[in-house]
Amino acid sequence: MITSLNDLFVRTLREDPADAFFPSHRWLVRAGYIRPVAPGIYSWMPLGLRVLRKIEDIVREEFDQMGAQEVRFPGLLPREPYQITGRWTEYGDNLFRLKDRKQADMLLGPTHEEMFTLMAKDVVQSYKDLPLTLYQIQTKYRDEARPRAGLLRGREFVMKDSYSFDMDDAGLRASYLAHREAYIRIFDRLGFDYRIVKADAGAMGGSASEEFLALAENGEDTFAYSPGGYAANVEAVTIPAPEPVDASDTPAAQVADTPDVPTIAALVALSNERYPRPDRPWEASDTLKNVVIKVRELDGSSYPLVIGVPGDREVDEKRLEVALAPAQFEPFTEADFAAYPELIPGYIGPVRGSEKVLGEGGSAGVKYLTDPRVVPGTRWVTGANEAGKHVYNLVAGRDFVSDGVLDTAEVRTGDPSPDGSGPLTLARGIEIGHIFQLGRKYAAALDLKVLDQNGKLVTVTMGSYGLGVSRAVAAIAESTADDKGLSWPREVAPYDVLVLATGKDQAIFDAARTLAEQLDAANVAVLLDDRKASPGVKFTDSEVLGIPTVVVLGRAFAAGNIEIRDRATGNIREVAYTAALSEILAEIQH
RNA sequence: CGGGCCGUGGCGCAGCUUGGUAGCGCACUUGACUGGGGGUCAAGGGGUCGCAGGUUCAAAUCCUGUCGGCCCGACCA
Repeated sequence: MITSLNDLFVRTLREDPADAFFPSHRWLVRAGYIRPVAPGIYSWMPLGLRVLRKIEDIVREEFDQMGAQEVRFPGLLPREPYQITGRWTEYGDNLFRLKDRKQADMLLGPTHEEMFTLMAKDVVQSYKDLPLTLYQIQTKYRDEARPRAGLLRGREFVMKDSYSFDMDDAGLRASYLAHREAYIRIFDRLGFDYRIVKADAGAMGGSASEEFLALAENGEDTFAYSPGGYAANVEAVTIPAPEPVDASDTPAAQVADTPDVPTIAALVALSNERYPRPDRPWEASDTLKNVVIKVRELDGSSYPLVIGVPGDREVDEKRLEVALAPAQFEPFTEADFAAYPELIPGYIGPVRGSEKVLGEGGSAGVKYLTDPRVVPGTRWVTGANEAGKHVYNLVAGRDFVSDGVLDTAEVRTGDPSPDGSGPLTLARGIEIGHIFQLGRKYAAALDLKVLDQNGKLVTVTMGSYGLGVSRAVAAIAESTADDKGLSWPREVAPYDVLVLATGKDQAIFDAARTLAEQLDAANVAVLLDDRKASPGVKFTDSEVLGIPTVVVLGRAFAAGNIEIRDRATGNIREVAYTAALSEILAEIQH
């Protein structure tokens, strides 16, 4: 049966929803594809659901093709498996927790490594059962601190998650590569402009991992790439440490008065005024900025940490989060400063005169980690741990030693790349896929072992692979929507063709319906707009809805012609009604 | 966790300062006109003003509490 816009359960909105800032969010709501239910939680309406399903089907096709088998787990899960792997605790506030009537702890699954591992354990007995890849397309729950941007970061979302099980590392690599290829095919079919970047494994654990980022100016993830092909999420960028510097000529460290310099800029200005360098002016990068934070361990305990970074750089919170994981960090409050009188805001440094303050054995008893750029021999201007005083010519290795390296300073365009091929460039993207070589973390924790050819028990090695299906809907919308509305690529469009009748001539409406029926018979997903509405409303709606091909029967019909419009390009061509069917079929072939 | 802003028909908003019959635009219904870019006119339907308590003859409006939403921040030494 032909679906008419008269009957379709949809209502386009004339105005933007007040809380939507991202194009994908705005248009998906305005075009009646989704509706907000609660922050980060959306309902799917018929058009949206059709797009979601099409993406699911593409994922299924490619996964079935690669030999993966589809299963389905519940979203509602018991605590125990997650307790065993530690993630009941590690996931923290991001985990939706609830109790059943017997007061047993339950959770809504954020991802299913544990459950897949346990299912494999029930079935897999020996090497003959491996390799094995299982997948599901299912709703996930994560209680995000700040859901936003509609479907791009929700608290409930649809994800394809899959898991590979192998006997050894070589097998894992093969499974990982097979997934990588499948992802490439899927994202190519979905029409994404994307990059594969090195990623941090985060709370998932394991070693190698890569992210698939759809290029998007307002994407949440920033990645860096080099001319030589290196590409990594900024969270995973490792800064190459410079060579140590010969400091034998550097004068002795000297404490100097620097009153009222709450910022690095003020410190640099004052230094150039009062203590000019003979060779060149002082710059922010000559200073060593010491940032205090409070590290919160999983067990709830906390300790202060000072991070020394070049003064022209900020500590990147995301990089810090990743570097400290699974521990978290909090700002150092006034009360915290009160508990550590050695730490004077604005004047913190590793030493006071010749006396060690930070680091192991320091008088403040505070752990001190420094940026990789703080190599032996580098000289710095930094706080002297005394109000109104900084110390000059403080040389790393000679005058102070930190407790270790912490690479958390912001990454910038122009920074040297780890592969040595030239400067890094930064760009942004939306994470649409993430693949991990997990290794044996979950198999070991949950005791997934199989017999090898020699009859010996071997712990299985696993990979875990996520693909955001509902996020992909938004990410596609994000990159294809224009100022008129959505504009779907054919592969995912809810309908292939919208047949639109204008005017009041019943013959036109009859012809439109006939054409729609012919298209339907030719297996084309067709939507008919035969509403008794003004043409402006219909044209506008056709653009808001984003159906790739719009066929208009109206003015030109008197001469026996129809229009075929391409939503994406705006191209319009007129063809004879008698040739309409074949012309449209030809149009939607490519 | 802190700060700011906001909760009024399905959507977007005004009204609150100065308490007195709850409004506007869109959407929706009916009719007429119109019929290639959200058209015009007329008549309609639809709201416990987030929730609870208080002040008052009277509360969307003032007070207290509470719940929820949006944005920003969290160190920059």
